[in-house]
Amino acid sequence: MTADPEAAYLAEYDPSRYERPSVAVDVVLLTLHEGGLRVVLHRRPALPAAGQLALPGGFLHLDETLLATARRVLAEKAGLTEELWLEQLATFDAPDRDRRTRVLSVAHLALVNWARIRPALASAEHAVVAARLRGVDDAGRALLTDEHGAPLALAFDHAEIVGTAVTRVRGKLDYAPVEFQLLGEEFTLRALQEVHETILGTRLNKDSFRRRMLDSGRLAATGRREEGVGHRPAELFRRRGV
Amino acid sequence: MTADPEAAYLAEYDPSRYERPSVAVDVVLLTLHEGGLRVVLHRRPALPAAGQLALPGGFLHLDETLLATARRVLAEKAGLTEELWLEQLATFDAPDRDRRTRVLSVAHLALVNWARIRPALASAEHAVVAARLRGVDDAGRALLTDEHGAPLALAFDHAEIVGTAVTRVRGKLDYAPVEFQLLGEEFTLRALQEVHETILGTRLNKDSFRRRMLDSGRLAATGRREEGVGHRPAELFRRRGV
DNA sequence: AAAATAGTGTCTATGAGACACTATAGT
DNA sequence: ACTATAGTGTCTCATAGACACTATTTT
Repeated sequence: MTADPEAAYLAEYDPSRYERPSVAVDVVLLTLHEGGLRVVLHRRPALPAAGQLALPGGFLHLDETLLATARRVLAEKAGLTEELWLEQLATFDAPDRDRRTRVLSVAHLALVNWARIRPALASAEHAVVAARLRGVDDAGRALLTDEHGAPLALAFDHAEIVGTAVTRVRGKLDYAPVEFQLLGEEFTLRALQEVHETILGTRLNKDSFRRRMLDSGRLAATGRREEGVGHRPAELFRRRGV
Repeated sequence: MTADPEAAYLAEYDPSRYERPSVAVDVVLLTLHEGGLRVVLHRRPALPAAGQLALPGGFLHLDETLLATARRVLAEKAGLTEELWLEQLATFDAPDRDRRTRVLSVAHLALVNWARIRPALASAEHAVVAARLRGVDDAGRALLTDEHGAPLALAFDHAEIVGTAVTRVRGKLDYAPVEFQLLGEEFTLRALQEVHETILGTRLNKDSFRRRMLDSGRLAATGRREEGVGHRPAELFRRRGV
């Protein structure tokens, strides 16, 4: 036995005396496909909200970090076992956001090159779709459509979570090199510009974009060029310094 | 009875079947005093970590939003009942960050003018201090000292939380008008510049700072001037719009 | 050769830093 | 009158947009 009051207190501490919320992790996985931003969703196979589209998500286990939960739900709900770039986004806490009980969601943001996840998405066992992201409305909710432009509704407050993710990515673009997560190893300056334009939803000036990127020191020229493009081929670049 | 499977599922849902973490809210309240950035701390009166300095914090109640919890802990732990500017910062989840049990902390950031909280801090019943913020180390932890420059240690992972808060405020400065929370209703351009310099920890160019601020449209001239300053008095401005 | 995009060079507009100069308070 | 800071005007430099022009590939 010890006379340390801190140790004695810890030994007697009973967390069940206090009310605790459930804590979930939802992942907004963004990618680029056919010139547009996409978000990976799955159709919920079970209650609650069965049959509705939702973000891959699941409850935190007590021996897991939030990032580990995020990686686990991507594997379980979307079949994605790739090592993806992931960061915490925000915690959503509206008391009525889940009808079961009080559930906080610590939303995470992930970015990935389409080619890296296409095989996993194609295997239909998880009923996963990559919905088109059409923008963010005045209330901060994402506007999503299917392949034909028909609006898609999301379960829970997931449209709000996706909206927050899009806003975050746009803001990060000019101080963090997030765009490289969406590209392959090698890319042309035009492809890099198209990534920026797609994320921002605006057109950028070609000349100053070239200068900014080349002057930034974040690009390393490979000396090789793209092939088979019907016009003068552009030089291929890699991200410099990981 | 209803045949709706969703309603039946919800009626039978038992959250206690799943393990849940405790969820706390910690508030990083920053202010400016004597030319330096300060963070409001209190000395913990009870176990765990009794006697150590910590952020005002407390457990989320299930009928509360996170912001409501943040306001409540500021009142309970620091005696601050003022209506403060508050926003969510990030959720801290290291499994060993609290020795009692798994505790997630949804940290919040608050900014306030020193004059608004000085009276509450002066009433010593909450053992509250405004520690000097000396910067952020390479690991992202805040460096704090007392009035005499002696380093202060914080309980739990609170130095990391404060470090994250400082980094966030610095980043917000050039796209959100956070600096006005730290000033009184009326202020001179010099005072505004000193707020920016204190937050950023750097010196700014006077001429271009003036131009930037006046051109930004965020300032409204009052036509009045400061008084009793021993030199030409500067014009007083207010924040425009809101 | 035509079409299409890559890539270079240069002019211009804008914003930041530097600095000189004038203005106005207290002492 | 002196000191200290407010505030204005202007020059220079760096960066972004605009545009003309050359280069290199496929068809």
